[in-house]
Amino acid sequence: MRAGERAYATLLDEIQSGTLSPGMVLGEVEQATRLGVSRTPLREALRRLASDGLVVQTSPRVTVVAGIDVDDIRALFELRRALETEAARLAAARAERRVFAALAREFADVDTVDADSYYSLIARFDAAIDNAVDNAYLSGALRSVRTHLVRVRRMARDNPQRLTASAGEHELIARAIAAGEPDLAAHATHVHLHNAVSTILEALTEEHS
Amino acid sequence: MRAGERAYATLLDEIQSGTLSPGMVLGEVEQATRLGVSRTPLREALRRLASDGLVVQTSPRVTVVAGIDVDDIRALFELRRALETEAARLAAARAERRVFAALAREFADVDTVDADSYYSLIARFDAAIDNAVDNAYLSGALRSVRTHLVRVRRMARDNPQRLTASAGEHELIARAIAAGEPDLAAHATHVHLHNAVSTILEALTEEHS
DNA sequence: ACGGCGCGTAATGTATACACGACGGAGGTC
DNA sequence: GACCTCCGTCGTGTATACATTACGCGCCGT
Repeated sequence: MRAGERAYATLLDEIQSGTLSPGMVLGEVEQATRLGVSRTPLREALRRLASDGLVVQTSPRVTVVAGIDVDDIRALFELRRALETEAARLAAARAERRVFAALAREFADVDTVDADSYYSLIARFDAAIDNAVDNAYLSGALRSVRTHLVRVRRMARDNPQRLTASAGEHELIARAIAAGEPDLAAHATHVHLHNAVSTILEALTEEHS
Repeated sequence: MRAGERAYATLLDEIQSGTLSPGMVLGEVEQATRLGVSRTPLREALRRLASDGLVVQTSPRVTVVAGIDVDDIRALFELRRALETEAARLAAARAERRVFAALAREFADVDTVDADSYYSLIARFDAAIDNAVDNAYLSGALRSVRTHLVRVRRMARDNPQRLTASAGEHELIARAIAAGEPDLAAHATHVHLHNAVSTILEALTEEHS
């Protein structure tokens, strides 16, 4: 793998996992040394992260890890709602029904509260949507949203009962897509995202108090 | 201005204007020499263009200007519809009414068929939407769509009567936002985009025959 | 004659050297 | 004593030199 790719992947993971916290300064020389690459590929990694919106240049000389506040989360979910409701609508019109029928069954069978395996199921669901929608522009926009979403999920660790509810909501969405009902798929997605962001914002305001 | 920025801006303009046509190979050394910068900033420019989707790496060694076909246009407009209907909806809830009332009047007053000045009005309308929506994530996604849209507009030069119709559609959208009617703004945007993409696709299929 | 392997070349990936600009500290002056 | 200015230093922007890798061509073997 190329050095620039490695540096990007490493920094991305560290930012998403919180190892590098918001506000932390990322100097070229410092990070290049730490990651064992030279400044050229590291610069490439930093620029990619900046265009992703995960780091920001606060001054012409200093790049810091971007923070996420409540307003960012609201804004992110506005975009996510626009993209995912449309994606669900298109998927309902185009998807192979069996794929989503199978996914609906998997969501119905979720009983463990293991967040990691649940998120991995979500990832497969997202991939199935991307595949069904078959739209590179839309998938690209969704990829960007999901990149940020990882950090949001980390900030507000979902509670087990929210995960259970989420599984039920996803089951409905998957069933709607499998049944070829665009409106239902879109509206179920809207509802799901409303519930998700409400839970997250509640968890955060609690935490602050 | 930084060399990498200049190189990016120049290449972006040349790709959007068609000076660099789809399929054209962009070698690092060749382009660096032509643009009078060294390979390092040029590589940065190429990577940004690649992440924008304006160039693609066909093999590990050759970067070419991306093409746009009819399916791409359909896909682009699906994303555009998702983003702009939501943006119009949010703008209707948030915008300063006077701004959009003034824009509605400008659209009503359009009578010249000068495409350049019309597109400049569109650009101000887009900026007003971005400003009203106040959502960096959504604006970022829209910026990407608009980048590609420039090329699509060039491919299918709008005819004067379509521009007149477009002005009317925009007037309605602006009035809906000024009136604070989210549903009307969203649906009028949906209609506008439907008409826009239909015209473009018709123009292209004619051209091919 | 066709296919595979190996070498040469060319282009990209990476490292480093150089240059410019900005920030901070210290010294001088008012 | 405080403020302004100048110089030093650090960090990034760019260029270039070096390493690496992939592709093509030719040769050899089958």
